[in-house]
Amino acid sequence: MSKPSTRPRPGRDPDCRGRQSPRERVALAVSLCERRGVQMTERRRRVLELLWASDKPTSAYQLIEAVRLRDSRPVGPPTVYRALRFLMAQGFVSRIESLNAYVPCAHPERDHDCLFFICSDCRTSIEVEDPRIGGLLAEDAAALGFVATRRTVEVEGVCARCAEAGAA
Amino acid sequence: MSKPSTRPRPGRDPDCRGRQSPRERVALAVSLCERRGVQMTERRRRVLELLWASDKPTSAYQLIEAVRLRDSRPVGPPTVYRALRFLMAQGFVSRIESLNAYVPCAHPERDHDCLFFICSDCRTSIEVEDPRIGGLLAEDAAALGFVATRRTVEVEGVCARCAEAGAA
DNA sequence: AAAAGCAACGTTATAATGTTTCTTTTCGGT
DNA sequence: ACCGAAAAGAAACATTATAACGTTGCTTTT
Repeated sequence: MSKPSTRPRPGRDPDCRGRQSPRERVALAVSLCERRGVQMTERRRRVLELLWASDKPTSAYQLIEAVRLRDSRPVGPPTVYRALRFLMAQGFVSRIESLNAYVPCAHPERDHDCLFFICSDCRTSIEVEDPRIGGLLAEDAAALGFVATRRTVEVEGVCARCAEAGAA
Repeated sequence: MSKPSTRPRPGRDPDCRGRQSPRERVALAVSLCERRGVQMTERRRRVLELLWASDKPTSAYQLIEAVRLRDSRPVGPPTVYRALRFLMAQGFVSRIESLNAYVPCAHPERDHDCLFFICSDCRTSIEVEDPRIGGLLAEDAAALGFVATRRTVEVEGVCARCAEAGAA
């Protein structure tokens, strides 16, 4: 119910990157699981670690391969898909629909409501919080009598870095 | 006929449905193609017709099957995917990423910028125009130096009709 | 301890979605 | 009629996701 920030924060959330290492991110997720009384199992933790280790959205099959490499043991698609579903339910991971890929979520402790900017060139994604968007969507939903459960907001384009590199 | 409405129009656009029949929709697309100097071929037109004939988002493979039934002739996936790509490029069709499905677009003559409300229950989708969302996304993109090319805004939930039916 | 219950995990197969490659056809312009 | 470009056809392949079923390990009950 808490609301850490009320004003819009367009732009890459400064809290989202750099402040915490992947290790700390995973540790936070583990402690949230304890508090919530759900199990952060070895498999689930491994998938989350691998997502944080990647700097780009990662497909389920890339994760399957990564787990296999890391643990020297084959894991089937259902194992990874189940882990992803759990991690999404807990708010630790988001799915990027337009890429069929997954990203770790930077602030699982807040009831998050992210949008993603996805670079067609370098394939990185930038997670942004802008509560104003959620507000408008809620307003439109209300006008329709529509009860919203999940939002997908994704913007495809070229990131600043790639635009600069391309122009040069 | 450039700008019928400038204010936000949350809610099902009254111009979007009912006012024109599927046949008229297709005819409009055909005339737009002529004006634009691109080819509305038989295959492409058939796919667009079938999309308008459906009241729900339709998957590529459902379209493959529908074309086969309609024309008593097998058509391969590439044919339908190519037609869909063309129709999307012309603004006649939108893809719903979270469903891997396609819907005909109600106003291809405007530079459209739609959002979709998708009912998990009856699987219908409602297309809405709300320019304010595009404005916020543009603002956030600008703050990032991000050059946006395509937006995906989808809200999953339960539509008014299904909510009512469920409550009863 | 034996047995039942339960959640997570493993394994195999397969469904669903999308693309590549290459060939053939169609169609507009000359 | 002929040529070149655009579109369409066909087969195989690649990717993404789930169904169906069984197993493991832990806990609770008896």
